[in-house]
Order: sequence, then structure tokens, then C-alpha cells
Amino acid sequence: MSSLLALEDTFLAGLNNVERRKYVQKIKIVKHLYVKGAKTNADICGRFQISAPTSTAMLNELIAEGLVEKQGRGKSIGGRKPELYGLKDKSLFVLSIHMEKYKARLAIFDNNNSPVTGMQTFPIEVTQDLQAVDQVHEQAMRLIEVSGIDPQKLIGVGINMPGLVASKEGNNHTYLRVPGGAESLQQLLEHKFGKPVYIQNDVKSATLAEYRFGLAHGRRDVLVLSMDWGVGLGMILDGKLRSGASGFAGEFGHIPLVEDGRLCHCGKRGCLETVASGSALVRNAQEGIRAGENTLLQALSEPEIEQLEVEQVIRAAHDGDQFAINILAEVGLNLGKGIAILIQLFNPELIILGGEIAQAKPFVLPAIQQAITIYCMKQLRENTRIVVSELGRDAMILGSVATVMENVFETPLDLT
Amino acid sequence: MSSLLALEDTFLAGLNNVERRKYVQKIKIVKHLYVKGAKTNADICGRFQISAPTSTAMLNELIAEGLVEKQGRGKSIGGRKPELYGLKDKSLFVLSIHMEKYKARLAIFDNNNSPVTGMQTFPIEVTQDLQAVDQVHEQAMRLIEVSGIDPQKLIGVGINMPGLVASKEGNNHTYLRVPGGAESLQQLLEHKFGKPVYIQNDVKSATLAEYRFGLAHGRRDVLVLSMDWGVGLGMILDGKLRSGASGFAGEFGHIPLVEDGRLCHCGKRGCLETVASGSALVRNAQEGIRAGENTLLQALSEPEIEQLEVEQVIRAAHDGDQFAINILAEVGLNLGKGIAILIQLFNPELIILGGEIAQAKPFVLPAIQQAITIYCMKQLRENTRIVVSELGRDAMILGSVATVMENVFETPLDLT
DNA sequence: AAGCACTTTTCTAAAATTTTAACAAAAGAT
DNA sequence: ATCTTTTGTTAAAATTTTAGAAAAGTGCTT
Repeated sequence: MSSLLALEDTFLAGLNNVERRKYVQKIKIVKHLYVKGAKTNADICGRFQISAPTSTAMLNELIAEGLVEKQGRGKSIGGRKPELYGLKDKSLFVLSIHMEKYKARLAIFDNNNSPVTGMQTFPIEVTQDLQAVDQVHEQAMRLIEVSGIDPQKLIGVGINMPGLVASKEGNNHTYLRVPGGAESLQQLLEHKFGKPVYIQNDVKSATLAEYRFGLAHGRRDVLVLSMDWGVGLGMILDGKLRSGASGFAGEFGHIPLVEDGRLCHCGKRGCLETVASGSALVRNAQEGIRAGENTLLQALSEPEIEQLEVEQVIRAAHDGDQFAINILAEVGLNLGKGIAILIQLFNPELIILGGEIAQAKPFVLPAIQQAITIYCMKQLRENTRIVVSELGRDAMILGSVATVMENVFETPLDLT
Repeated sequence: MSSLLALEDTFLAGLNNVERRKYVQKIKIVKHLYVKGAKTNADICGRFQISAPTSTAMLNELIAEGLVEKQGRGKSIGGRKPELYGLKDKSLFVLSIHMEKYKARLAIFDNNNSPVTGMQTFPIEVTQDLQAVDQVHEQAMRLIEVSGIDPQKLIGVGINMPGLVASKEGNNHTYLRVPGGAESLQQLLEHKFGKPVYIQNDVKSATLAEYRFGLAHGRRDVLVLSMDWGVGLGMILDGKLRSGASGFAGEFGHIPLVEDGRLCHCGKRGCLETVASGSALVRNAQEGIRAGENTLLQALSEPEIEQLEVEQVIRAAHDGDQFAINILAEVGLNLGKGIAILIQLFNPELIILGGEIAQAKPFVLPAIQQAITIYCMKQLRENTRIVVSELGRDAMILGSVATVMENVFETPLDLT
């Protein structure tokens, strides 16, 4: 077996204890190098509690397999300079797909998270049925072909999608429903692609990206909020992305926040999303415009009002529009009340705000902070920082790369 | 070194890789036997991916150290009957202490979680200062002496306490504050006892007990709610007790639930505790009695009303008192709204209700279920069962035993 | 600036440990 | 009663570690 990542169920079963342990150890080393970058032999010895000769032997095997290479020498700390071992560029590839309701983006990345193709964007419509899946698959196969990469080196496909995604089960419970009794959406995709496929909820995926490449890096308890049309939540708790029993954890947008509130599209009343989301912001703006509020947005025609976008309201605020600033602050206050609940329950060290709302930082952040001061206990509030994502839009597409890496390098043994 | 659990910082440092790995492996085996009960050699080989001779050798060492014994033979699955290896009764002891605001309970348990002393209860007052600590220590030392156990075999002390407990840091941020700059409360106690001491918040401790010995056993995502005077929350997520960045996660009682609500003792307004707790129940009862509601509780004199206990209201409900039933249902509805938030955020498979409220199950559970139906998304609601604790009051004292075992057997390496 | 003492890395071979293989004993299945 | 399966030992084989030595640095002293 020349490749480390055989990933076939039959492969592991055919190994004895020694071979399996070595395989697991090598995967752990590769994941370590992926997550932490190039490292010295000594570092690997220390981290995995193995001796230098064994560690060297395994690294040499990984070099022979073409996954690892020596990348110069590290800094001396008072002795001979150590050899640095790192993942070889372009030795593995991941196909990353991000599906939104009305468009999809895809790109291929290598094992050092560098894009090897440009980003492709095309329109789709994510509905209950599987039509969008076929479109995406077709485009993806074309991208793989055009990219010129060795298909053998493509180790997996990561797909973000909206809705209630049960990653482990491999199904989306909101959209893209597979016919009952048959294989899961994940299995269906794996057959189509002939590769391991991992599906994940969009916000959870972005959360993983923040953890690996963004402001959450190196932290152990972080919440990531994504506010666009709706509001989503992803959570890193004790250094891992947590998804709850069925994979649906983080349905923050639909917690009850307002007593006898407005009807939410989910069918319930007074959900957080009815007062703290892009759709709530736009609704408030539309109502204000129609009620004759003094605002720059009055310049819009009735059909333009109907088609109003979150971005336009934020732009108006940046242009000094007091009405837009007010409704953004109101959304911030409501969101802040929700965030206060999160802080009380999760005690995170950091909360990262992402999505469209990031553009409105100067208008919503003070309101959020104010709400937190009102609704949070001092000891909890003081230990939580709130920041705006630095990854921005990239979080999503990088997230599905991270999702693949996370799962591909997952060791088959988990003892608790 | 004859004992497995040396637990001195200097001990591990003095080991080389091989010795350390073996030590870790043996601890893992002991923890496995503790958590799962007696097991066969083959089971241990499979679980830890080691060969039969190595496994046998380690078990023999553990037998020699007096921790493990052969406990008869297991069932055959088509061949020779396997030898069962289990933890020897009374080979290790844990001192378990449960501190409430006005009383403390303590008892000594052995490594099979059997009490080896009766439960001792005595009055204390947990305040900002350390007075209660001295009282508890004194009583504890007396209990150890009276019990007649070999002090060498006492491996640790577990202490539950109310308040914001930062277990890792070793301090309580609400009560029992140590003078600034000095050692932590945990270190102070370790010096007093001359043993490893683990402090934990009472509800988190009970949660661990539910996980090890109660209805949460074998499940991976469980929330435990404890409702007495206040409301507390403990969470098992992905098979581990999670406490957030500073250890304060689970402050469920003080999430904002009511807009412009009543003033809470924490200083904020509209906290869940103001409408869904023992204190809210008693307050509602008192107000109703004084307003002349038609209830059995009218029989109480004014000083008795002032001293009203949760238990009395629940008893009245059991006696068919409609007023008591109504206010319990109201509390249930509010609690249910809070639980709906928890389900949306955590997606637990199980929620265990504990504390005094367990006694009022027939009156609050329907109301809770009703609130969940209103405020939860179908997909989340359907995957969550809500039950009442079967451990009851024992959860607390067993919890601090589990806390000690959890930490004592924790391997020093944790690679993520 | 050169030299010396001390570290750290890297490599190799002997020593120690762990595993596999082989086999006897024990139990169930036919 | 015989055959198959599983367990529990023991001895040979394989693997991993330790120890020792050389190589390659750093940093202090003169």
C-alpha cells in the first residue's frame, strides 16, 4: 500500500494491531503537520511520546510516500539546527463546495490550504429535491478535469449547505432530501464522486475555518455567529466543533426571544430571527420607508423597496443615515440579548461575528456590548471578547476544506 | 514505586517514555475497569490495541499492586471461559463532600462506589470567607479516623459547592474566596488534607453522577437541570462534562427570559430564576395566599407563610390543591420555555430534571412539554427526551466521588 | 576573533520490550 | 464423542527504545 490515505473500510480491517497502530500514528503525524505546519523530529517525538529513531523512520516512510518533505532547518535553541518536516505542496487535493440557496461556489485546494484553481460561481436553487446536487456534481467534475490535478490525489470533497445537516448520518433534514429508505445524501454523493464526501451545515463549516485559520485559532471555547438573511451559530467547545446528538445544535436563530412576537418563517412566534437578522433589518427598513421616515432610502421606488437588500441598509448607515443607524442598533440590541444567553450558557472566551453583519460593525457592536452589560453576569461577561471575523466570506469555502481534512485525518479509534 | 497512583508532579517527570507510556496505559485500564466494571483480557486487548501477553503482564502488575483481582470467569461465546479482571473492593477510597449553603454532608466511598461510612450531616454557613472550610476539614479528618481506612489508600477528596466554581483554576468565584495572590482554594485544601482535592460546582458534579451512574449513562449529549431554590445546569457534550473557558458555563438560571421582569438577586432583571425556580414558586405561593386565593395553604399563619418551603407547595399540589397545581404549572411553563432554548442550542438526546422539582413531576412535566412544543423546532424537539432523575439526592454526593475518579484517572497527555 | 564548554540533533548498534506464532487447555456445538 | 472455537501460556521473531558517539550549533571567555 503506497498511499497513506487508503480510506477504504476494507483496508483497516486487513491490518493487524501493529500495522494499524503505525497507520494511526502516521495519520496523526500528518494531521499534526497539517494543523501546526512544519515541525521538527524532536517536536513529534515529544508530542506523541515516541523515540527519535521510530519517529524518523515514520517520517522517512511519509517522505517515500510523497506526502512529507524536508523543508530546510529550524532555529537552533543552543545546539545543532533541526531538520524541519512539512507537508509537501500539492501532494493532496480537496474539492471544496459551498452551496447557498441560490448559488454555489467551488474551488480546489491543496493540502496546505492554497487554492489551485480559481473560484467558480454559478446559480443553483437549493430545494427539497436533488436537482441542485446534479448541477453541482457536473460543474465539479468539469473543474477537476480543467484543473489538471491527478484525480488519485484528490482525497475528498467537502460540501457546505444551508439547513439542518446531520453530518454523521449524512443527510440534510431541510433541503436535498433523498428518497426514504435509500442511501444517505452523503453516500449518494460518494458514489457520484467516487471519493469520500463530507457534508456540513454552512455556519458550522465556517466555524471550523475560524478555528483553523481565523481568530479562533489556538482557542478552546469559541462561538461563531453568522448573520445574513437568518442567524446561525457554530460552537467550538473544548477545542472541537460540537454538533449535538443529531447534528442540529446551534439553532440560535429560532430560540424564543420575544413574548407573543412576530410569526417566523419557521412557523413559531417571536424567534430571535424575527428581531435580529438580515431579514428583520430589511423588514424594519421597509416598514420605516413606507411609514415615511426621514431616510436616504426614501429615494427608492416601490419595486426597489420590495427588493431591498441588507447591504443597502448598511451602506446608508455608513453614509450617515440616522434611520438606518437606528434600526441597525435595534437589531444589535436584540442580537446582544441573544448573545447574552449564549455567554451565560457556554462561557466562551471569544465570540466571532461573521456574515453580512460584519460590514455593520460600528453600528451593531456597541449595541451588542450594551445588551451584554445588561443581561450578563459580570464574571461571565468579563471573560468574553467579541470580535468581527477577519476571514469574512472566505470562511465558508475554507471551512469545507477544513471539514474534509478534519474527517480524513480522523483516527478510527476514539476511546473515552 | 508500588502504588499506581503516585500522583506527584515529580513522579511523572522522573519517568522515561516507556515507563510513562506504561503508567498511562495502566491508568487507562484501571479507569476502564472503574467505568465499565470487570472485563476480560480480550476486551482490554481490543480496546487498547495491545497484544494478549502485554495486557496480561499489566493486569498481573495491577494485581500485584493490590488494585485489581480476578473475579471469576465470564460467559463463553463458543470456547473457553475467559477470566474476569475487576477492581478489588476497598483498595482505594475517596472522601466525598457536598457543601450546601447551610449544611454539609460527607461520606467515604471505595473504588466501586460503595459507601464505607455512613453519611455525616452537619450545619455550616457558606459565605465569602473560609470559615466553613475549616469546619468541613475538621469533620472530614474525624470521619477518616473513625472509618478506620488506611489513609494511604485515600486517593483524593471531592468537594461540591454552590457558586461559580473554576475547577481548573481551583477557586470559587462566589463563595469561599481565598485572600488575593495566595494559593488557590484547591491548593489550600490540598495542603490541609495532604491529598489531591477537586472542587466542583454542585450541579456539574450531579451531572457527572448522572453520566456515570444515572439515566445519562452511555449517552453522549445530555443536559442535567437541577431546580431547588435556584436553577442550575450541567452539560455532557460529546461524552464529557463541559464547563466553558473559565468553568462557569451553565448559568441557566440567569439568562434573560422576561422583558422588564422582576429584579433577580443577581442584580439583573427578568432572569429565568425570577419565574422558574423554587424561590419563584414560593414567592408566587406567598403572594397568592396573601391575596386570599382559595388554597390549603391559607391554613398557615403569617410567620409560617414567611418561612414557606418549596416542598410544602408541592405537597399541597399532591393533596389536590388547585392553586398549588396552577402555580407549579406556571413555573413549568416558564422552565419549559428556557428548556426550549437549551434544546435549540445544544440538541441533547436527553434532559434530566433533578432537585426538588423532581417531586412535582406530574404537575410540571406536562407544562414543560407544552412549552417545548410551542417554542422548539420539530426536528429538535422530536430527538429529545425529558426525564426525572432516578438518583435524586444521591446525585450530589456520588458526583463528587465521580469527580475525583475522573481527575485521578485522567491521563497526563491530551492530544487534540 | 578564536577557542572552549555546553547543547541539541542525528545516526547506529546493543538492549529491552512487544508481538506473533504455536500449542495446550477449556468449553460449546454438532 | 468429535470437532470447532476461544483462552492462556510460552518461545521465537519483530519492533522500539536506550545509550553512545559524531556532527553541528550557540554562547561565553579571553
